[in-house]
Amino acid sequence: MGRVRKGEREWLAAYDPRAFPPFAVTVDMVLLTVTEGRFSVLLVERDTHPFRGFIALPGGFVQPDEDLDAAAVRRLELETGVRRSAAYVEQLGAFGAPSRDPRMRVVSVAYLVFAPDLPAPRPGAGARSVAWVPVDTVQRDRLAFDHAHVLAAGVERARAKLEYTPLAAAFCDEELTVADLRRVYEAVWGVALDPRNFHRKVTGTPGFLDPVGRPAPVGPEGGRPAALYRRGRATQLHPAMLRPSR
Amino acid sequence: MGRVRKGEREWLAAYDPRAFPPFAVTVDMVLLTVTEGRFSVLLVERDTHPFRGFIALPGGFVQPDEDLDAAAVRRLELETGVRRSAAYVEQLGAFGAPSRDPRMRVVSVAYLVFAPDLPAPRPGAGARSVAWVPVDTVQRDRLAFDHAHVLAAGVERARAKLEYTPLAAAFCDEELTVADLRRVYEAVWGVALDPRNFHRKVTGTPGFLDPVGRPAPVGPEGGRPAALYRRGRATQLHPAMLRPSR
DNA sequence: CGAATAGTGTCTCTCAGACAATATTGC
DNA sequence: GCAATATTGTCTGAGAGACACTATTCG
Repeated sequence: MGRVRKGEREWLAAYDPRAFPPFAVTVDMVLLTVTEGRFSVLLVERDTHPFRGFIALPGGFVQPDEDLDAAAVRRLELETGVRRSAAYVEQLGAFGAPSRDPRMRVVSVAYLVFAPDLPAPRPGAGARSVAWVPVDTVQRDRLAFDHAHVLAAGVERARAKLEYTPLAAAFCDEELTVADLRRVYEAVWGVALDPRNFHRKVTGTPGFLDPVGRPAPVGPEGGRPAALYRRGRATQLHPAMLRPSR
Repeated sequence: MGRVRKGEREWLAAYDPRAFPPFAVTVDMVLLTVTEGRFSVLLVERDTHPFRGFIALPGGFVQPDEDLDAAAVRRLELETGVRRSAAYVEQLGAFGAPSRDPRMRVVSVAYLVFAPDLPAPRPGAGARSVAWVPVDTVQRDRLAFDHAHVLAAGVERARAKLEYTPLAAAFCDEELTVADLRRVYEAVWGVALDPRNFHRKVTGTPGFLDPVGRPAPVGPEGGRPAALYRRGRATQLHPAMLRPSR
């Protein structure tokens, strides 16, 4: 495990790890995207006990020498094929009520992931099926463990993050239009935004979007082609993007 | 541990918990206050291995049937005598690098606590001494484990929380003046704020402060007595309190 | 041309920051 | 009165929301 400092070797030799109460540690992923205009979460149907037949957030046990973040990224790539670089990943928090897993004492470290629109992934080990489910249609009483609670925390955190960070672009492809970005805000917040004020706001906030200098192909509805942008280098939005009705 | 649903009893009987990699789980507290005008954190000097003689955040192992939040509150009351109701407590996150503890694999769940100005607490078990240390004078290379990292995350979270929540009042006594609150912002953010604009802002934000209708005793410097307030019921600030120079 | 989408300009209102002026205390 | 702190008022500039208007595409 860790580095041992001078003078501690003898003491460590006499140390018994079993003196500490044993826990299992898992990572669970709140993996969010916007697909077909819906703010959606990746859910699996469990094929093994406990909670067999229930739906759940993808996740699994952390290995003995594996960093928590690394375990999350490994699961992400394993279950969805999403590479870390193509998504935004941050820790959501630890969930560790004593009764959350019937098997034994488990602490789950939840991760929040923003991914661009992807083809539906194929089921991995322990899962019967896997699908993107719009967050407002999730049947909370069919969720395994305390995943309804974890999901609610992730959704609320995501909504708040869009206010003061430029992370909405993490739901889009590398090259995006202002309308792409606006549709992310509208899906995540569940509101309609004025396209004109939105345009002025995001193009006027330094570091939010960098122009590519090339127009996007015209969409199925026709209309003037939109300019393409890439994510800027800002990490915070100043001033913040305000969520209506608060 | 958890509730067992119908049809899972037989399967559980055959289940072997040792199949999962064992972890220890601890809670560590980033316990913050404002004392003598300084934004300060509670640190202990360790009297036991590992990191004997180093300074550390107060914390300890989570018991087998103890909820994470309950473990944090227990430690809080044990080490400082602060009651949960007198302080604000929220989870900061999980820290679990494989090398963070030389004894074994440990995941620490860190908690952030805002406490009002208190008399210096007495040392508890495993600690040689305990003291409030101004956060800008902490010697980071003398901190045990990854506590420099945890502390930095807590301090940054605290600074951000003051922007969009009324939690600055959690650093004050139950009855406080506008100047008390301003001194909290000034200490935590390390800036000087205009007393006049600050007054207009906090008294004009609904739910931030409720007037008590009684003046505070006059301070040592004289001057007009300030009105007393209590914390309002708002949980978010709209519009936010803006940190200067961003 | 009309329909649809993209993007700009203008007006108003709110609010933050600067700072003058007034109010209330102790000495 | 004088010093110190509290509280109110006034001005200005930035920015959000409402919405008219112009630009560019397809059919």
